[in-house]
Amino acid sequence: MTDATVAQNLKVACSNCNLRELCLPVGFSPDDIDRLDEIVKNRRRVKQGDSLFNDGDPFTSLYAIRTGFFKTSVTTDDGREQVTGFQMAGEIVGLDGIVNEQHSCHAVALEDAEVCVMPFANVESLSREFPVLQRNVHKIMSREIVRENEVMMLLGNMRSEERIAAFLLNLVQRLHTRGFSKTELVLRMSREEIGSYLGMKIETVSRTFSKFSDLGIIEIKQRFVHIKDADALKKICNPQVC
Amino acid sequence: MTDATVAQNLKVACSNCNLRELCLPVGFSPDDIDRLDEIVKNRRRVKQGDSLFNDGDPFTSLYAIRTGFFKTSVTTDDGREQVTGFQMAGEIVGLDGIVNEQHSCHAVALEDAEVCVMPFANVESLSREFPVLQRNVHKIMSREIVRENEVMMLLGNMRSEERIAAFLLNLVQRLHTRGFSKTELVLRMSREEIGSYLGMKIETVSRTFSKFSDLGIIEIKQRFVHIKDADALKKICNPQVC
DNA sequence: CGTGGCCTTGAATAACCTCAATTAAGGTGG
DNA sequence: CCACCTTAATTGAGGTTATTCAAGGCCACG
Repeated sequence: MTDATVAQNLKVACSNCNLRELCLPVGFSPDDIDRLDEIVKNRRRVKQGDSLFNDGDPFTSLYAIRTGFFKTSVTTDDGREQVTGFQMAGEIVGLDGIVNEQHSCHAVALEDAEVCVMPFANVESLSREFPVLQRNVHKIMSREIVRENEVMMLLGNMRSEERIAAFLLNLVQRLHTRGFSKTELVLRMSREEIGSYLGMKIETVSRTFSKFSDLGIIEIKQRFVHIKDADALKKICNPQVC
Repeated sequence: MTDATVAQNLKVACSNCNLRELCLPVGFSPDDIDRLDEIVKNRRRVKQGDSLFNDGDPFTSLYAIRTGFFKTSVTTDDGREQVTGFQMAGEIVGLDGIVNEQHSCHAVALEDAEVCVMPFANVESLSREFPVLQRNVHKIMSREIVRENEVMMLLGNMRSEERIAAFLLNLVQRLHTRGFSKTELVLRMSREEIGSYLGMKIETVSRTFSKFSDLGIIEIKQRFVHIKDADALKKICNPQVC
């Protein structure tokens, strides 16, 4: 269950990156694939708890996560934090910075992480050259918009049990795509961060986990979760099926 | 307060569109500006209550709103609707469709509307040719991501009075950008749609409006709103100032 | 072995929702 | 033009959900 399987020794090159199919387009011609390596300037390590970027930082680059786990969040003037997402290997952060040429959210590593730094100027110039890359960039941004639409549904329409169920299913599904278990996961974030993301207080998060545990739907011990009855979780998300 | 001032007789051409500075990049060279007109294939009228596109429709185009007012929404399997945004002249809808080549939300006209149909293939090919247009497309998508981050803050962290206050300020600010009043507006959406967007029930929306009215912050008669004390609304959004 | 951070649990409270009744507005047909 | 009908919005009373406040437990770490 560690990410050690993903973290391997690789030079800074997309062409032989094991995450390429997650963060870059498929169908690149063999002749052009070397050009793709220009997109990444360098790698950057971020220690657990450190920021990749902060609200207000000038925007220069997008970041592709190689290893580790991030949260992004926005903050109000009066200090309230809203976690806007959790990102794992193969996902892209930093898109918020494009519009005003400065970031409007924070990105913090929830475990030691490594990212590929992609200067946005490189992304744009290569995109003009390679339509398949251009399309990929557009898809990544569109995917983020669609994801946020789903979160709005979660926050606006669902009750706390539905939110937690949807959250767990989403996490485990994404981990499964990356070769991890379909039924077991380790939460990289605190209850507080889960609550912030899902619009609930830490106590409500805890109570909901306990309830699912009592019902035999999950086993939970600290940050380790075993999903014993995924169908039950799905039913909680889609109550009309009952 | 009608949109008649905005709706004028114009041929299908961005180069002389009075909304150009809202939806297209500035700084286009005079030589190239005619090429820009290629981006719009045609115009399309959408009657009040009709869909511009539906969840599941194949994605072909982005739409720039010329006149009228739209809502976008997503729906769960069990029929719950979450309004994800309200869009007015100069704003772009359809970005959700890029990632899966089909739309994942509905766009419905809340009043008779006209949109410029921009086939996405045109957008992409012209973007490769004109970096300033490419940058503009990226900014539009990034802006939408940032906007949704703000909505997540609204839904996840704010109480109902704050949501309504933020909603009114946001609407009137956008209308003001378009030459309308800073203090008066007509709500194009029902209480139900406001509630769906803000994650509250219709009764709570209504009560909150009534409360603001009783406090002398706004005057409200059906869908007409007069903001009498914008500072009070701002204070409600940012309680730390008190 | 003690300390601090994170998590859990309980009881009381507040916010919002549900249900129900009433009022207001807009549209239709006589 | 008015009466009627339908839909939208408001208001009240009571219930539910989630929050707040408070106490205690569990680990990890020095």
